[in-house]
This record gives sequence, structure tokens and C-alpha cells, in this order.
Amino acid sequence: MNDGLSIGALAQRTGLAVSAIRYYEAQGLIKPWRNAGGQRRFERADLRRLSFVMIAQQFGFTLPQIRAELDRLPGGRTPTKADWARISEGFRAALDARIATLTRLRDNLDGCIGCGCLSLEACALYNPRDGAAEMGQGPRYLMGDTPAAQKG
Amino acid sequence: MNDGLSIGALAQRTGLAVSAIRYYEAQGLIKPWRNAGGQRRFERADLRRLSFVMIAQQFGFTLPQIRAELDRLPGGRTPTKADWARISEGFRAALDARIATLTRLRDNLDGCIGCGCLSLEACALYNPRDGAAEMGQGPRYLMGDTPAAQKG
DNA sequence: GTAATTTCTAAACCTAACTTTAGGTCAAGG
DNA sequence: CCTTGACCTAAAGTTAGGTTTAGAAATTAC
Repeated sequence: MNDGLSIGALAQRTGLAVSAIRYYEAQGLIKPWRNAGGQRRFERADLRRLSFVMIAQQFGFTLPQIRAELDRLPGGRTPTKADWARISEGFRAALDARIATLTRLRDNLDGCIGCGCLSLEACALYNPRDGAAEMGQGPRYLMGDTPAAQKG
Repeated sequence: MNDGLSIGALAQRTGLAVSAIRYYEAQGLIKPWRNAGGQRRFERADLRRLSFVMIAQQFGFTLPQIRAELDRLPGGRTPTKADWARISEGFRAALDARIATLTRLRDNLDGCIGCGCLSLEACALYNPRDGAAEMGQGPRYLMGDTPAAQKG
């Protein structure tokens, strides 16, 4: 009787909409086979893949990024716990980075609340986009008021 | 000569696109007046408003949420530093909450990497949506493998 | 063996936050 | 005065991540 899970069964067990699962297939996140009648059939391992997708989305990954992670799973065999653990460690790094960014932002904000200026010249509060390699455009002079030119 | 800033000048000083500024006006985030020829003219205080918008967006606020914050600024006079500082404290709370959520998520993930299961039954890693009032649908049984039924 | 439920595909629709386009108007410089 | 660049509006297009719809075929339930 192991002829795979129907899309509806998968939807029930993951809580995802059937349409979302089809969409994920279109994005290459899962690769069901088809039965004689042309309907999708899924392995139990796909439950785990979809679980990964849902968690990764909460972490702010885009579907292409998630796909890239999933593509690192071994082909030809059902991924083991160790495979999943290896993949999951990427989460850890991404989360650490995000927490660090937000904490830095918060610390800057603390200084900024004190002066009320919201001036990014002074407070360095505005760092466009999370990452590291984006000092491209140079600082933007927001607020319009230099410290000397403020009127109160 | 204090007849206000043109949209182009505002764009240059904020780094925003002219089209974005027009869009923000349509969303009610700024309210320029028009000169004799029908062109938009902005106050210097609008630089600060746009700065606020840009920062708030980094913090993950939507434009309607940002508008709600801006609407708390006093009408009839140019906001003071103290006004802005008051508004900015909302950021602090939002940031604290987000950092707490991510930290919790990370701690759960740490446990999860150890077992490799990614099972949300076991790891409680999956908490749909940040907030507090969403225990509505009950836990979802992801992964499909109960601890006893695993094959890997 | 039929009725009800699922599933199928393709294409259109949805929200957020903008950008682009098209066709015209305003303003500043020579 | 005339040209060039900045500006105007309205509408359509864009991306991500899906949902909805329509009509047809497969599967399941009785």
C-alpha cells in the first residue's frame, strides 16, 4: 500500500493549502511523481521538506534560497537525520546574523532616542540592507539638518 | 526664498526615487502643498518624516503602520526633537520583541540540530507568526514521522 | 454503477511597495 | 523666445508568494 501520499493528504498534514504545494512544486522545492491517472504522489520525506520550507520562511529566507538549501540534500536516497541536521546549521548562522543586526540597530536607536534627531549622519541608525557588502552608494544625508543648522 | 523643497530635491537628499515619494504621498505619509504651477513643495520637516519611513521599513513596519505612527505627531506645528524621540520609542519595543522572538527561535533550533528531526511536534520550532494571539488552529503535525515510526 | 469528492491544468487574480510608460505641462538658462 | 530638464497624472507593469476560477478527468464512497 505504499503508493505515496496524495496532495490532499500532504496538505492536511502540513497545514499548507493544496495550491501552495503545487506552487512549491513549480518552484522546484519538491518533485512528486505521478500515478497512472496523472495525479501527484509524494514520499513521506516530502513532509520533512515542506516542514523545512515553512520554518525557513519564518526565518526570512526566500523560496529560491530555500531551494538552494534543499538542493544540498543527497540525491538518490532518503535524507537522514544527519543530512537534515547539516542543513539546519545554515539556519543557525543566518539567525545569529539577523539577531546581531537587530541588536546593533537597537543599540543605535537607544542613542538616537536620547537626542531625538533621527539624523543618520549623527546616529548611524540607517544601514541599508542587512548584509556586509553594500557600502556601495555612500552614506545618504537624511534629515536635511546638519547639527549646526538645526532650529530646535 | 523659503518656498519649500521640490520633489527632486527631496529625492536627492533622501536617496528615495521621485516615484517613491509620490507613492508615499498617495499613502498619506507626507502632505506636500502645491505651488502656483501645480508642483509639489515640501517642508524641511518632510525630510525627517521620510527618514522615519525608511528606518521604520527596515524594522519591518508596513506603510499603514508607519502612517499610524506619523499621525501621532502634533498637527499645526513642526515636530520637535522630543516629538520624534517619543515616536521612536515605539521602535524600541518592536525591536525588543523581534529580537526576543528570533532568540527563542534560535534556541529551539539549537535543540533541533542535535536531533536532526525538524519535527515540530518534538522541537516546537514552528510557531506560526510572531505574535501572541494565534494559538487558534492547534499544532500542526508536520514531518509525518512519529518518533516510533522513523526509518532513518 | 453512480454520486460525491479530489485532483488536474492554465490562466487570472491578489497584496505590498514600488517603477515604468505615455502624453502633456512647468520652470530655468541662454 | 525657445529649448531642455524637471514635473504632472493616470494607468499599467513588476516581484514574491500565493489563491481563485473554470472546466475536465480521476478516485473514492456508498
